[in-house]
Amino acid sequence: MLQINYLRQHTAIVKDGLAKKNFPNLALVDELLSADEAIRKQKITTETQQASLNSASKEIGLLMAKGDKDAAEQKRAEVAGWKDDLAANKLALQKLEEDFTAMLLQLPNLPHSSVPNGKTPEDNEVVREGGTIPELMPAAKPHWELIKDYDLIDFETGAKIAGSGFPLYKGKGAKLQRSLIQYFLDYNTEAGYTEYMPPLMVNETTAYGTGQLPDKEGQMYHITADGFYLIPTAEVPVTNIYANEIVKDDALPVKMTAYTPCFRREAGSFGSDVRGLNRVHQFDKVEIIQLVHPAKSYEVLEEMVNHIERLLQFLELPYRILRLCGGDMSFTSALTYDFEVYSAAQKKWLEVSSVSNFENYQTNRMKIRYKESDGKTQLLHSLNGSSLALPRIVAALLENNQQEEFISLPKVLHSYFGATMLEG
RNA sequence: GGAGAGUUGUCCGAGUGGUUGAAGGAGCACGCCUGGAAAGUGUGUAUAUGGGAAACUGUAUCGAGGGUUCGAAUCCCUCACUCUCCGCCA
Repeated sequence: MLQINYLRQHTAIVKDGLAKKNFPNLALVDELLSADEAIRKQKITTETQQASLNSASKEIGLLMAKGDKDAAEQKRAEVAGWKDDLAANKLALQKLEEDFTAMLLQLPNLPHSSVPNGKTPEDNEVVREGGTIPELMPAAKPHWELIKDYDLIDFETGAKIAGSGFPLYKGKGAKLQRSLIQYFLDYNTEAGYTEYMPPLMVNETTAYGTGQLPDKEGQMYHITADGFYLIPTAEVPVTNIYANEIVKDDALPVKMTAYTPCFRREAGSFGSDVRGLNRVHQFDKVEIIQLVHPAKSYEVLEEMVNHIERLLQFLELPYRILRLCGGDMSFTSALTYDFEVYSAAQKKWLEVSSVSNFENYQTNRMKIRYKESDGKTQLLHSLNGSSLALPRIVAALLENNQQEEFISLPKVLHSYFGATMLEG
């Protein structure tokens, strides 16, 4: 969440930023500022009262120690009357603070200056493209047909076991998943990321920390009996590893990677883009996450973009990198690059990775800090990116590499998969 | 699931109602000592937030949240977590 000090000092910048993100309720900023004012006033009243109560209590203690019972008794009688008033003030303060926090949580992160103006995906800016779009044979098929032909995934049985959108990977289809996960993790750890295997369920506090709560409950599966949420991405448990910590200098930058299944309800999504692997409720993803010094976060963002770009090059997939416009960015992000690969049989671009700098929006919620050389504690910046989400990568690999009798695989996967191609 | 024991600062650890934000030790930082280092020795060393130009100072925090009290790390309640034993189990 945003920091109130920043709102106080840079009100105009905040409003401009919110406008760029198409935030509709700019008046909220002024409401917040006056609520903040009211809190501080109330605090002074309440704490002054508390201070006199505290010092009176101390006096009573001293009188008792001296054995002056009468004086202590007299003081106690005097002080007892203060309590109701103080309690009322405390309650009022608490209410003010709760309302304030609820409002502050409604404000999204501010966009970086390089974020393009715009409202819809059409306004995103193509930063660069790479790879070559293959010329497919006339009889080329979309991946959901190839999946059937080569018996890689059984969607029907997955639906029988759980529901639609829960793929049942099978045989070489399952092995391909495992090979990709293994390759991605190796690629990340070689670049200095530490591998984690986190819990796949998180509690409410953790979901709140990365910004899934409040507000996005509907997108996560909720285990109501125990109060857990199934993770929608490894970002949630892994970023929270450092929640409420002051990270030591020599631990920076923190570079973490994790493979996890991701669970998404995708409530309300419909239409043609849900076919095959394009949109599912459970999918595999390898994530990279960094916690870095604020001065370095944009440099690190570029480094992460390059890291993922190389991965797509190794996979020999045609890709493009987009800088998302203000209206298409996520609530918590300050700058996001999306990676899309071209799925040659569907003839469309599929999002396979999203790399974002959250600056201190997440770390402010989680209180992930470091100590400045002058001894002051400051918030770190958090970043993350998918490297990569599997389903659409698989879709593109299958479609783009299909031949009459087989589907070839990129060289990097040969040793992991134990073969150079998929055969029917 | 049942029974019991715990949770205190960076770490260890004392503390069962009154100057306790918290003894003592370790660690760390700075200084003294030393040719240099070690040892020794002195000082300092939590977080958040309000007020203040600053010096400084108020408030809160001893797993979390409530309660009793003039006053709670200490008493009561609820919850979470850790450990031990039993049960169940991959």
